[in-house]
Amino acid sequence: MTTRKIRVRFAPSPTGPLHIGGLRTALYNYLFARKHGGDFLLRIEDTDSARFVPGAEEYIIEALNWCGITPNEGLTSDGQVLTDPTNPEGCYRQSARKAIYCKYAEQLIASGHAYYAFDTAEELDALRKAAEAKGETFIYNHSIRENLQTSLKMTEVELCERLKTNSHWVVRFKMPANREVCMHDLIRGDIKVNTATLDDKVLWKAVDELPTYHLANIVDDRLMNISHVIRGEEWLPSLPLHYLLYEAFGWSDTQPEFAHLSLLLKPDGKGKLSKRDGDRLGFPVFPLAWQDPVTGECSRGYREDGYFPEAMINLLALLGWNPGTEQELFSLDELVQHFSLDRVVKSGARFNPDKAKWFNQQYLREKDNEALACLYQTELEKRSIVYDEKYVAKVCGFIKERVNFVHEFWEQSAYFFEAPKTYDEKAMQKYWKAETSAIMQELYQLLDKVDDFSPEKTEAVVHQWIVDKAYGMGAVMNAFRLCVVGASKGPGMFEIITMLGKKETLQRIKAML
RNA sequence: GGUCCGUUCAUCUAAGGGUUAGGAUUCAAGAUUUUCAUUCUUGCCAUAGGGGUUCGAAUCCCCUACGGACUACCA
Repeated sequence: MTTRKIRVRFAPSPTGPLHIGGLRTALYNYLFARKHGGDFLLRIEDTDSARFVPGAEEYIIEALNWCGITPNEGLTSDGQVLTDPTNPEGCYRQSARKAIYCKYAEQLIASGHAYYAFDTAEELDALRKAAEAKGETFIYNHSIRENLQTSLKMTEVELCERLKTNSHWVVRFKMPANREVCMHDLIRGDIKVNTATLDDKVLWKAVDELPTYHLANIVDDRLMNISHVIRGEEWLPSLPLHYLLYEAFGWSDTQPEFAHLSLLLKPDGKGKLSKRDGDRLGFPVFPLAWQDPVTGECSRGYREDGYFPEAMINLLALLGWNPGTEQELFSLDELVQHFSLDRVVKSGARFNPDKAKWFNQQYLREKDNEALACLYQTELEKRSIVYDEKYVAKVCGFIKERVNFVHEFWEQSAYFFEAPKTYDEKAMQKYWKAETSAIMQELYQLLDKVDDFSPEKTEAVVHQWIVDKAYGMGAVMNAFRLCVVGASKGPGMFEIITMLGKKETLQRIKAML
C-alpha cells in the first residue's frame, strides 16, 4: 500500500432526484474519506445532454446538505465551487470540461487505442436486427469493425476529408480481440474477464459532441487524483473497459482502487428499488420531495415525511454495511469512526420501510423535549393553537414514546390543547357503565374541593376516595380518562389534569354528565 | 441469449473450518401500567439443492437452481 492521499468522489448525473441508493453511495464515500482524513468531492456528470433535468443538480446538493454529508471539494451547498489548489482545472461540472476530454480523446486516437467511426445509429440498428434475426448477438468489436466505416482503414488524407464533409462521427475504443483482463475489487475480490465478450465502446458521442461516461470518468478521476472509486454495482461490467483505458493512457500506476456496492432491492418481489415501489408500498424512495419539471408529477421525500436526517443516515449506513458489533444506533461521527470497506456486504439488500420507521422512533426519543416542542409548535400554529414553549415541551415529554414522527404528535396529544370532540366508541362500551355517571358526578364534587392540583395531591385525594367507596381503580380511572382524553390512551391521569388545570378538568367531566 | 456479480430466519445482518448458527426489525404470547405507548420476558422463524475436500463445512472447491446488474452515440 502506498501512502497516497485518500480522495474519493460522488459523481451523480443530474437526470432527476437523487435516489436513496445513490445517497447511500454518497454516504459510503463520505465515511471512507473522513475515516482516512481524505477528501470527498462532488462532481456533476452531466455529459448526457438529452437526459439533463433542470433542478436536479440543486436537488442533489440540497439532499447531501440535509444529511450532513457535504463535500469538501467540488460543488457545495450554495452552488459554490471549492477548488483544490493543486487542481488547476478547478471545475467539477463535466459539461464545462469538454476541451479537456477532447484532448485526451485525440491522444487515444493518436496512440492507436481508439478510432473514428462513421456509421449512423440507423445503420447499427439494422445490423443489430439482422444479427438478432439470425439468432446471434451483435457485438461492435474486432470481428465487425473492419467491415464498417472507420478511420482504421482510411489514410490520413481520406480521414481529414471525411471529417470535413461528415460531422457525424463517434470515437470508439479499440477493444483487444482476446485478452484476459484481471481486476480487483475491494469488496468482491479478483475478477477476470476476457475482452472477446466486450465491445468497442463509444468514447465520444456525435449527438451532443460530448464524451461518454467512460472517457470523462477516467480522465477526471486521474486529473482529480482520485484514490478510490466507490460506486454502484451497475458499473461492474464496465470495469474492464476502465482498466483498459487507464492502461491505454499509461496511467495504470495511479489507477484508483475500486469498490462496487450492491444495489438496493425492492421490499417485496423482484428487482431493484424503484420510484414505483415507493408509490405502491407507501414510503419515499427519495431523500427530499421532488416535483418533475416536465410532467409536474410529485414524489414524496423522507424529509417531508418527517424523518430526521440522522435516522436516514443511520438506516442507510446499516443497509449493506455492519460494524461487526451489535450496536445499531450511530451518529455520523460514530459511523466515520467505525466505517470500513471490508465490512461492506456483497449481496443486494432489500429495503425495509418498517426498520426505517424504527430508526426514526429511536432518534425522536433521544431528542430533548424543548427541541421537539420547537418542531411541534409549527404543527400547532397550523391549527391556530398558541401555547407557551414550556407547556408544549412538557406535552412532548409525555408523548414522545408513543409516536414515530412529529406529525403523529397531534393525534396523541390534542386533548392537552382542546376538549375532546368525540369519544372512542369501543372504550365507551368497555368502561362507561350504567353507574358511571353517578361516580363521575361524585368525582366532580371531590375535585371541586381540591385547590392544590398537583399530581401528588389529586392522586392522594382520588385514591383515598376510591378506597373508601370500594369503587375499584379501573372502573373509575378509565371513565375519568374518557371524560378528559376522549379515548383510552395517554400518560397518567393525574399528570394530565395537572397540565389542564382544575377548571378545564371539571368542565370536561361535566360535559359527560 | 451472452458476460459478470450474488445466495444464512419474512426483512437487515453476525459467525473470516470446531457455537445449542447470535443480534435487530416485523409478527405472536405474557409481565408491568388506571388506559395507550414504553419497558421487560418468552416464542415463531434461516445456512437454496446436490456433490466433493476434511476428523470436522454456513465457511474451501465443483455443478445445478434462483436472484441481480450490464449487454445505448444513458449514466
